[in-house]
Amino acid sequence: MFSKACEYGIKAIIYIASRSLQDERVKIGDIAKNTDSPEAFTAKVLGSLVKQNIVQSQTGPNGGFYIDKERMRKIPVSDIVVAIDGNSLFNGCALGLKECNNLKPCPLHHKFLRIRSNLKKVLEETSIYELTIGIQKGETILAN
Amino acid sequence: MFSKACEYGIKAIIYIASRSLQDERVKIGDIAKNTDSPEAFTAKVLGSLVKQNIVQSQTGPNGGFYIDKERMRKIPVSDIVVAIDGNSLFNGCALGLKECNNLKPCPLHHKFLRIRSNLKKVLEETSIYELTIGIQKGETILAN
DNA sequence: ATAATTTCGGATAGTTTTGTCTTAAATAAA
DNA sequence: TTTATTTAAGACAAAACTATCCGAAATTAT
Repeated sequence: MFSKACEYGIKAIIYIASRSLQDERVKIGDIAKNTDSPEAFTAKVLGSLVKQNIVQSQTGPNGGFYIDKERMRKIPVSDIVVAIDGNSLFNGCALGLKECNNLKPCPLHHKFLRIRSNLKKVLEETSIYELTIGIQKGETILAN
Repeated sequence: MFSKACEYGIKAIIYIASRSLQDERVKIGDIAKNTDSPEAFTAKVLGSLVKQNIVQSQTGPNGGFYIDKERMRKIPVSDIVVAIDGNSLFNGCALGLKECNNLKPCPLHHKFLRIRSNLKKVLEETSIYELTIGIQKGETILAN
């Protein structure tokens, strides 16, 4: 469903957000450990998300990654997915046809229209903040 | 969503089925052309599906691939997906956690439970035959 | 039998994704 | 100002996925 890069990205953002709620910055090593993700690869993914203004970072001692408390309420998970994987998950044809639409649909087109729009809706309605709360309460986990 | 192998596999099966409705066997070159798929790769995918008894084949002159008219009504698309991509699409954790369940869920677990079971249900309820009818009627396409 | 046709199966090659390493740049503290 | 810390960025490596090629096996037709 999601690429590995995207999985790491989402987990990292949630972890960063959970620490940002306590006004703490997080170092990449810390993120990697707590999300059970490869450090250097996750760093690369986060670098891209920093460029795209989804998360913020600071170099130097006491630096690290953080995310605005306001922003984490506004940013939906779908933004992270699109930032990393693009929007083919939401738009692309299930069978890989270059053109696939209501006029010239692939055999699965109509069935997937619902599934995809539902998936999109769910991810658009879910904010980083919402997911972070679950972590804070200990109801959900990022690694096992 | 699906791997390329799976996309080719599904398209190939639908094309084979549409020809099998007219009691014709189809050669791999014919399949590749009409599904806009790479021939050798599709052949390999079909080889696997033959082994798993989803489609049948015959070597030699006038040979080719075909699928029983009865079977195409019974076999759901989900069987093809599982045969090629496994069932991680239906069962796997959205964030890649090894263990992710109701007791120890990832942050997206509950949201994806619905999406996944819906996706699974749709693919289980859709037979090869059903998709083939759309092709026959010219309502849907396998290549453009 | 022989020849032609077609799938089967294994080897090989290319491309993308995933992952690592190393150096540079930025920042803060001493 | 110097040093330590941390992200940034690019090169490099490994693995997975996609794709091709070729000879073997099976089947049919001549």
